[in-house]
Amino acid sequence: MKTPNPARRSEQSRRAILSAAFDLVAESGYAKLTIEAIAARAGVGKQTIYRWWPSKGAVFIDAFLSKTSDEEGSVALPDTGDLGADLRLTLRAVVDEYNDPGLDTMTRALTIESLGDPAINAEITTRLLEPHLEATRERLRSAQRAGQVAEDADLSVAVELLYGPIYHRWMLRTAPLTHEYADTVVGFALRALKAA
Amino acid sequence: MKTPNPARRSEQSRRAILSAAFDLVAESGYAKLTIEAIAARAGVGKQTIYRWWPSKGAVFIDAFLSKTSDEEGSVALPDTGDLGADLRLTLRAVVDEYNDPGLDTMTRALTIESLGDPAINAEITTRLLEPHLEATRERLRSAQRAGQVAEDADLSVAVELLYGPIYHRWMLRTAPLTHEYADTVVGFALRALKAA
Amino acid sequence: MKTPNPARRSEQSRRAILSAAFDLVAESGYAKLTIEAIAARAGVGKQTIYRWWPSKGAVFIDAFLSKTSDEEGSVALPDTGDLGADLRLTLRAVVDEYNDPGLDTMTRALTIESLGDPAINAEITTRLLEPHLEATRERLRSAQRAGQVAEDADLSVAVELLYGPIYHRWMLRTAPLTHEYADTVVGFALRALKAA
Amino acid sequence: MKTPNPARRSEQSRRAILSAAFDLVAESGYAKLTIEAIAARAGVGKQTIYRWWPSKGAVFIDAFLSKTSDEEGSVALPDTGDLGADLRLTLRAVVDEYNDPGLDTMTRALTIESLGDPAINAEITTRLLEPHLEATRERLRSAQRAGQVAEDADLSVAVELLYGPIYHRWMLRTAPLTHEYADTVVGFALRALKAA
DNA sequence: CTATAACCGAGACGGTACGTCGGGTCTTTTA
DNA sequence: TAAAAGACCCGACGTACCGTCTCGGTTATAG
Repeated sequence: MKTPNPARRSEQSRRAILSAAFDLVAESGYAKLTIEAIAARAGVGKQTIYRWWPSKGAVFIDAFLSKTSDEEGSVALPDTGDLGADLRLTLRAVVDEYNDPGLDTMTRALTIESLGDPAINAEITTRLLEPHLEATRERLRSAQRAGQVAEDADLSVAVELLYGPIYHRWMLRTAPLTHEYADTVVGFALRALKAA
Repeated sequence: MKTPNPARRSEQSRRAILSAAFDLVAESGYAKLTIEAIAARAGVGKQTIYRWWPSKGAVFIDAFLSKTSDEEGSVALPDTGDLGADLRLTLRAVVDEYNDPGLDTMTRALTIESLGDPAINAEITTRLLEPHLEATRERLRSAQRAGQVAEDADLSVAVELLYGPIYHRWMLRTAPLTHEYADTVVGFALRALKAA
Repeated sequence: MKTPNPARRSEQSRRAILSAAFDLVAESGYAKLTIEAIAARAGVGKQTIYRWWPSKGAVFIDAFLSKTSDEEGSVALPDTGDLGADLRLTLRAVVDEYNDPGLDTMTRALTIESLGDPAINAEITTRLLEPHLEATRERLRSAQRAGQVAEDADLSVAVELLYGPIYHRWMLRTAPLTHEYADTVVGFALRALKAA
Repeated sequence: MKTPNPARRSEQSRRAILSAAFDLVAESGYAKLTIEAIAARAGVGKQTIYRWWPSKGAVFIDAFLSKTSDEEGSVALPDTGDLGADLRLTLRAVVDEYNDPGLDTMTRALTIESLGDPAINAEITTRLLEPHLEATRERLRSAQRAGQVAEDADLSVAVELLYGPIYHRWMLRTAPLTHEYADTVVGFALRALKAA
């Protein structure tokens, strides 16, 4: 087993590969993504891909993450003091993201990869999902301090009360995801969480 | 376009194909499932598969459904009058199913197929998911009549309040699925839904 | 190891493959011959080649043999009674063949294959070379009966006395192959073989 | 086009490369020889090989020649006055060389290279073959002076009368190469060449 | 009670993509 | 500034499956 020397890695090729992978998925969907197509589009030898990534899934995840890492960091929820308003704003934004055809394609591709490999799942969860959940938890903690949320409420479950229904509806396509739906979910959650 | 005559279809081959598909997924995972392997294992010509199914995903779904169709029908929730107890019982059972390694593998395979093709998604949703959701809705309706649930509560959202968090946690593997978790979810849901 | 069923073999593909292989060698030389190019030129899947031949060398030999098998059979030497004249005619013809650029390319390609694999060497020797040697031996036997060749002469060596020098000069390119050269070789051979 | 400065060439690397090339052919045959393997075995960068040799064939030829150049020079045939005895001795030695498995492998490898490239062929012929032919011609010239060989005999052809049959039999593997065979060839040649 | 059409097992076919090997070039670091 | 190291682009390798297409052979209605 040869372990290549990262110091000699071509930054230009790396970028071209990630770009190509991302664009190809956007154009034709993840199911039709092939290593050969990535290499061809990137103007790169296949070996250069195999040298640095174990699978096309890994390439795509890197591609996705490097596209989104720019906006990372600013995941804090608004905190106006009005918990309901803040959550409605947040969940409406989430709904909008799920409804964006481009993001929808990408997220479903990511999900397929996650399903097949727990390691990839952990990677994605840690880097993409967890920050958002933590930000939401933080907002709820703030509300807890303000006495708007029961002191003994399990906030890890609370965030799932908010995102779970939306995720369920998006994944299983049981019904359209609308702003009204987001509002309804927030309404239920507030009643479930509010101090007695 | 040839439309084969279902009357002449070999029941023996059909069964062998579904059996082979199911077993192969159980043994090596859905990602490694191939039409050729199914045909070989079933002692069947490839054409016989292509004649009756449009894709390997369709074969697998049929295989899965025919395995589970035996227990179908009895999807009604218990109705003891104690809504909380009935829901806890139900959600604990759901959690147990998700924790079963065999079912976990199969359900994730099914999910991969759903993600790639909305038609398959619809099929699965209609045949597997919807009956359970409807049964749950029916139990909530009964509770509504008994005044335990607010009259104006949207029951379609209500069921997602119950199943969404569990689904979210199972899919994204953010934390273990336990009976306590099921109980907590039910607790939140009851508070959210109860009549004012 | 799967042994394919020759009864189902596509005669059309077989011919297209042999034709393509032959033409490609004629155009670009044996060193540049690839299985992929043969498949592409023949309009055939690579697997169809790998199914029926173990290597590109084997394909090429088949191609060469099928091109030349038409004229096979008529390998008898002339027998006018004048041994010298008959041999001169024959060796001049051999020299002409070696001097033909197309045949030269093909024969050198064949030789490269022979050198690498004794099995291929045996195949080529038996099917192409041996008939000519035998025909020559037969002519010498006739001359022996006519008292023009020593009774105790070893005819197997005698034919090598005729073809060996020409082959040596062709292979090693030490000097041009001419009709005069052929005549000189025949002259020496006649003196070596003639009855005492 | 870079022309490297031979003065700065590393003699140690040169020797390691030739040694590696020679040994690799001895171990696995010429067909499996690769530049990468030579470089790895020699502990040398690939570029060092490409800098000084145009192809793997050139490397191998150099390797072969440097192995055999030690014994070069002493290519004169014995001249005891008995032409037959001297030639028999010489051709028996040639036969022994051809029968040596190590030399056989090397010589066939050399021949493959020669076939593909006339320039290499010329190089090999000039450096390895021609000296032997000339030595043999010289011995025949001596015999000519002694009246044992016809004055008008073409000695260039005469040597091919000796080596041609042996080369033919070795290359085409039509029959085993033995001392008796060498003697028979010499016998025929003497009759062909002797003064009238 | 055939005969004739369909499904069936088998598997060859033209293809696409795989993951690997090696070719020859180029760049970085060391001596 | 040659050499070692090795990443790079590229082309071909031989394999796995794809989905289509014949092949007999074996039912199972329809004349």
